[in-house]
Amino acid sequence: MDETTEVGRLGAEHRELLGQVLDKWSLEVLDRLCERPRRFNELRRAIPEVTQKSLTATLRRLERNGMVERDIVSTRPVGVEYRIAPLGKTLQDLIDALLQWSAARLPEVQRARDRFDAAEG
Amino acid sequence: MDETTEVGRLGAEHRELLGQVLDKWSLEVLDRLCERPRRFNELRRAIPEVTQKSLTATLRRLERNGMVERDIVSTRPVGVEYRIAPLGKTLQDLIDALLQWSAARLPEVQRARDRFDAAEG
DNA sequence: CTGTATCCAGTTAGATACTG
DNA sequence: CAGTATCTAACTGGATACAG
Repeated sequence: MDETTEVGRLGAEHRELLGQVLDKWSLEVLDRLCERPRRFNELRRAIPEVTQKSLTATLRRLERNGMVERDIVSTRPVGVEYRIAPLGKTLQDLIDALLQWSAARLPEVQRARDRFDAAEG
Repeated sequence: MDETTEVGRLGAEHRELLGQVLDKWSLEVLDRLCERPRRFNELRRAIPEVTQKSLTATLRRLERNGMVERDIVSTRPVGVEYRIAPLGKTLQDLIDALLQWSAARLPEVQRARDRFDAAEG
C-alpha cells in the first residue's frame, strides 16, 4: 500500500457514531446522567440553552444508540426518567477528559483565535 | 444552590470549542496530522469522502483554534503543508481514545440500534 | 497544487401552539 | 410533565467553475 492511496483508519460508520455521541448537546446530557438519573425538565433546567425540541432529539438519539435508558413513571401527569445505560457508562471517563481538556485549554485557544483574527484582517 | 436551579458545568464557550474540535472531519484530520505533516491533497486522499470545500473549512477552523499550523512551500505551483500545533498535540491521546472507543463499541451500538428500530415499529 | 466563488438542494434549529 | 406538530429562518454541504 503506497502513500498516495492510503486511507484513514476511521470509516464512515465510526464517523457517524462519534458524530451522534459527541454532538452539541450529547456530551453535556451524558455528563449529567452519569451523576444520577434525571427527569426531562430537570435536564432542561441543567442545560438552559437547549430547546425542548433539541433535547428530545438528543435523548432519542442517545437512547437509540444504547447510551441512555428511558423509564416511564406512571404518575399523573406521567414522568419520564432518563438514566445512563451500561454502554453510555463506558464513555464516562472520555467525557470527563474532554470537559477537563476544554476547561484547561480554552484560554490558549482564545489567544490563538485572537492572533488568527488579527493577522487575517 | 438548590437542585431546581442547578446548571451545567459546561458553558457555551466550552460547547463551542468542543464543537469546533470534535466535528465531523476534525477528528480524522487531527489524527492524520498527529502522524506527520501532510499536504492538502494528501489529506484529501486519506479521507476520500471529504469535499475540497469542507476540508478547507475544517483546516481553517483548526488553524484558527491553534490546533494546526500552515506552511506555504514556495514551489511552482505552490504547496501547502499542514502540521499539528503544540495545542493540537495536547488532544492526541484523547483522539486516540475516542477512535479506540468507537472501534471497540460499534458492534454493541449496532445491536442497540437494531433493538430500538425493531421496538418502535 | 491549493484554493475561492457561486448556486442550490437539503438539513437543522428556534418559536409557537397544541396534546395525553 | 413530557412531549408532538408546524412553520420558517439559518446554516450546511455538494457540484461546478475559475484563479494565483
